Amino acid sequence: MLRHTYEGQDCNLARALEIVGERWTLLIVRSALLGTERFEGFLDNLEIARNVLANRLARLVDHGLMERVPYQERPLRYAYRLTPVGRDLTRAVVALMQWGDRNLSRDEQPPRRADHLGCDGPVHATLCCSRCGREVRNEEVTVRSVR
Amino acid sequence: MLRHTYEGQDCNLARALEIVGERWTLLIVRSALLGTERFEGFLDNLEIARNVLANRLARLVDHGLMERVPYQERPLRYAYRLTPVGRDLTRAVVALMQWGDRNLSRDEQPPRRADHLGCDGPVHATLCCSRCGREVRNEEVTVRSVR
DNA sequence: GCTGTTGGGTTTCATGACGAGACCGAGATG
DNA sequence: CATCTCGGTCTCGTCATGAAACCCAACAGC
Repeated sequence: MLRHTYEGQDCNLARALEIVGERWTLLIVRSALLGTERFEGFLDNLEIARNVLANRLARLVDHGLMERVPYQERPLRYAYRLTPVGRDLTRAVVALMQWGDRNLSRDEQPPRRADHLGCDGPVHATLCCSRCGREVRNEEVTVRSVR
Repeated sequence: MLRHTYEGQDCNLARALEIVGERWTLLIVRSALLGTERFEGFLDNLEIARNVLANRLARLVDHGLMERVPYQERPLRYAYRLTPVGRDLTRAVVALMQWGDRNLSRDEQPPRRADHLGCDGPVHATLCCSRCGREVRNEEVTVRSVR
């Protein structure tokens, strides 16, 4: 939980970051996108403290990005699965990951890729103009306040 | 500065988050995309503490996302401008902001929009398949480890 | 020449989130 | 009956954060 909220902002980036901007949260989402479902699973592939993981998962469930479903009774055990809201972060996660690929990578081959199911081609994050339908480069975009 | 790095991860999302995942950093980038350039400017439109802002700007400059350029001598004053590396975060910022628009917004009209310069249509973040060229929905994408 | 203001910071200090590691409890396994 | 697995909670030290005070150089006004 963040100490001070961004609530004065009237900005959905700020609101998004209140949930997803905490340390570890986006890595948990990425792990879930890769298929991890269980508490110990997340512990194994992120080097996160157990208490922090418990806290983040609870917050993700509270905000509706994940759901906690029993995957067995006796002993009762839970899996954490992304909801459609959580899965909707794919664009943002891929965009950020590929920014890292382009600008921070030490080696040529990025360690993780997003692929198109079926066609199996590599997927990349882009900006697209809803009017003219074209792919838009960074320099061709402005961010504006509407209000 | 984060206390514990994500370095065991071999993941460019993790590396990206070490720079851009700190509290405030992405909001500073958004503010810069909206045109803010000066220290007092960032102070005005984010409710951030001065020391934290100084720290974040220094880190952004260190990592090459922003540059500190004098905009006047006598008295010497500096502006902070996004470099191409910083501007390359546009995709990710827009993706996250629009995730917020879709999933967290209280009102219909999102407070900020990305627009296509020239054509002036609204821009949205998408995933695009490099092979078949089509726009890819969230459910049609898998993230995979290559190594 | 004194006072105040503007811009861009640094210093000081408290507080609370984070991280490590121990502990816990229910059921399975040997 | 002891031990292991899974999914947590508890305790405690430490460090990043946030608020506020302070600093300094260059003016501007009187």
